[in-house]
Amino acid sequence: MSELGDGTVGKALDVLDRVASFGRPVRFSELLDDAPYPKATLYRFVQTLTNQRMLAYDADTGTYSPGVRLVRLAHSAWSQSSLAPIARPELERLAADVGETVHLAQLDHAQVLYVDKINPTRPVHMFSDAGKVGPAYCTGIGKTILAYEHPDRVEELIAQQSFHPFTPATLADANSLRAELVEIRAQGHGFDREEHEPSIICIAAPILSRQGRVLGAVSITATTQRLSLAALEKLAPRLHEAADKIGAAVGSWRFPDIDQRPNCNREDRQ
Amino acid sequence: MSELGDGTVGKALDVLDRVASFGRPVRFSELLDDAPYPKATLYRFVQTLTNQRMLAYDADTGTYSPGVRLVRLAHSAWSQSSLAPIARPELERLAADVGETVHLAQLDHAQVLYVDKINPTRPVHMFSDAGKVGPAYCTGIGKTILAYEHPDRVEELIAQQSFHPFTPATLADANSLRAELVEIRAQGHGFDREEHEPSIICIAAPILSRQGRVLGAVSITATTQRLSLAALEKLAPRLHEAADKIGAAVGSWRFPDIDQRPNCNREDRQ
DNA sequence: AAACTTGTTCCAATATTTGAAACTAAGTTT
DNA sequence: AAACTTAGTTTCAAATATTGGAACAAGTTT
Repeated sequence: MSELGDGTVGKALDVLDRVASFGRPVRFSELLDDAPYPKATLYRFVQTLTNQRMLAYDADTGTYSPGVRLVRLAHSAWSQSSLAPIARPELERLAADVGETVHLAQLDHAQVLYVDKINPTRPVHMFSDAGKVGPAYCTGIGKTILAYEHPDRVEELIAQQSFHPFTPATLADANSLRAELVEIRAQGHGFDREEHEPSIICIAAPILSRQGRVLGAVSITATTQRLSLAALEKLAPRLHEAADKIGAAVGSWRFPDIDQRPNCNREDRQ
Repeated sequence: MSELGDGTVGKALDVLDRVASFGRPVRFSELLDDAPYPKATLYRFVQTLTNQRMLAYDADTGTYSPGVRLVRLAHSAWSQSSLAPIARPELERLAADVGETVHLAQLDHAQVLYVDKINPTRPVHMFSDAGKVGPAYCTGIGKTILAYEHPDRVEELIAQQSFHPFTPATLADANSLRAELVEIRAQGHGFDREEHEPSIICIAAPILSRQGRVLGAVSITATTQRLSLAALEKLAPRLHEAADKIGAAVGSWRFPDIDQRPNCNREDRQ
């Protein structure tokens, strides 16, 4: 799950990942079954993480869940390291123009990490949408980012894909994926042809930095009931416009200045 | 900043907190000035954290920011450990009924951590709203949670408040705060009387578990231009109704069942 | 009441962390 | 251009924390 070999810290974070990936409060013994650590060792990790509020312990049920300290840290991560704050205005315009759901995602650990989403009809559900992860090899965003990654990196990333066949259309192996990546580079954007979920299709365009590094991707998602792939393709110019503007905004934004020093308390209303 | 004394892991997380609290990309040397670790030690921590994607390193500027792995972990934390997913429907009804901004927050490390927010007029900005922290001693939510905390805990928490005078109305010391907490318990809800920001007022009610433990608080926020404290007080019954319903929902929700095992990949659309 | 299951504590062997100091690589000043 | 900063990286023996087998509770089931 997590890159090991970073000593105690790496192992502790691995334990944290394991708890998070359960998706529900988990007992010590369940964790012990999965994790490659001796009982006493795992016990100490869980204690330390709980003490650090990276895990929350529910005494009533004897279960652990990811702790709220993570929410607070993620706020910083989202606003500083993700494309989301910069991309927001452009995403809103795009969503309004095309009238379909728009996603913004980056790559994290060979998976697609959604950092923002705008649905022109339904209200957005904060963390329940951002922070989600999905497979890279069978989503429009994932494949598009892969297509523009540095060649050295791509093979590494491909090796980490599971190629689980979610639908009949899911790409089955590394070679089909490689072929698709060539095609995506040729046309400048990628599609999801119901490869991850039946009836869900999308078109995605890469967000490139000034130096040409791929930072993430934007996508327009629709259902087959509402739109065809051909109809999505017609939105490509508008999608590219948005992606390019976001790329440009990132470039010109870095860096506002040697702004104020870290002050005692953040300005927050309530 | 962070509870130390958890060995290497605790120190590494402390470094992570320090980076996050800068609120902007930070250089190694800036970190070194602030942090109580020798250069080599801090260097290794930063390397490890970057390697673990808990920090992101920007080679162009030589700066570190909180990493996107946190966003992913926070998604789990938010959906499992926070009140937000359970409280959402009730918050939406409350916001619609009163037509003012509604906040949901919990206590984290003696500070108020906002986990959800609903603004009936403007769209909500995902992580930019959730994950924010604020002082406990001068916000309606903060004081209300303190008022219902276990007496043993309260003194600890009070000792951790900074009593920075944000406005003329900010409570100045522990004693004024203690007096206020008594009053809040007596009337069942707390107010923010422009104590944190001029012209921002609010009323907050505690969310109590079945066992009577305080889990968090809900608040209705307004500006003095739009509403008076007296007007806010008139909303108290509706606010309490919402808070009580959330408390009840938490109690009856735990726990759905011994649901399915952790599966290979989360279901996610794109 | 014996046999499990689950969680917690002990402690000596072991591996990791520690941090002063040395070093490299740029950038500045004299 | 030599001397002097400043920022970041590496080294290594000493100090320290981690490790994990095993023993110990405490509660459940047979």
